[in-house]
Amino acid sequence: MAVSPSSISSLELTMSMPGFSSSPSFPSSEVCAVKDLDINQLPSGAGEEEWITAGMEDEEESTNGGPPRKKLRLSKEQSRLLEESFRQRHTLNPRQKEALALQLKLRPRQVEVWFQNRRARSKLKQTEMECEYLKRWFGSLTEQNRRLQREVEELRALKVGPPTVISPHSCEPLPASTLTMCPSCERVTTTGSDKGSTKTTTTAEATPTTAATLSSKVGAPALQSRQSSAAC
DNA sequence: ACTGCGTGGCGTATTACATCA
DNA sequence: CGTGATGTAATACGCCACGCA
Repeated sequence: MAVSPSSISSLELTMSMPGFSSSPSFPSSEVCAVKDLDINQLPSGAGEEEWITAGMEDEEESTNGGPPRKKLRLSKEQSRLLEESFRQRHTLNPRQKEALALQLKLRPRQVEVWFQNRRARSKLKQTEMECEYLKRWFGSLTEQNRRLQREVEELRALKVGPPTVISPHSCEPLPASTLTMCPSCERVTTTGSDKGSTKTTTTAEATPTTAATLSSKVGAPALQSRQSSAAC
């Protein structure tokens, strides 16, 4: 079960900046007026039903200091517009923020907070997906490791009665069946008793998709260098 | 050119509240 | 109806970049 990296990056929303055409130009005085609104003050024109008081009937300063914390539930339309805006860009410049706030009948601060939280959620989701992906990778590698271990055991079991084989390098006698591993490419090479026959297994060959996916996804420098030295 | 300061934006952790099973 | 889990708006705080004197 290979998870392609695209499935993760697909979470990344496009960051193209087509320009915020809907942003009107504000007179500076108007912008200031919006900016100076109190965070917990009801924006003019906002639907009263969208504001929920936190069980404190007193909307003014509470006795323990600080105003009662109200929590706004964004309407579906507001959420939809914010999401749409977030798809276009993950951050807003002040003008875009103002425009969006005006459009949504929210305070700029609320729009800003929404984008902050949205970015955080997005990142969290991506992290979770990556975590899931790495878990699967780990499972796949574990399974692969198990298989290779079994293979090694099997090959070791084949090692019966060692007739002498002359090493081509050192010209010295070698056991007929030996397992060697190339340090650079980690190919496991067995020289069996049937002279000249070799069996080679590489991790990359075992699960090509996984290896390719991993190296591209996680960077996996070790894997990449391993594959590049496949000429060995 | 360097430095200190104020400001604004952002990321992150946390809190507080609403909603639902 | 009370309660715990979950989602999310809002807050707090620290860091960084930038402009300015």
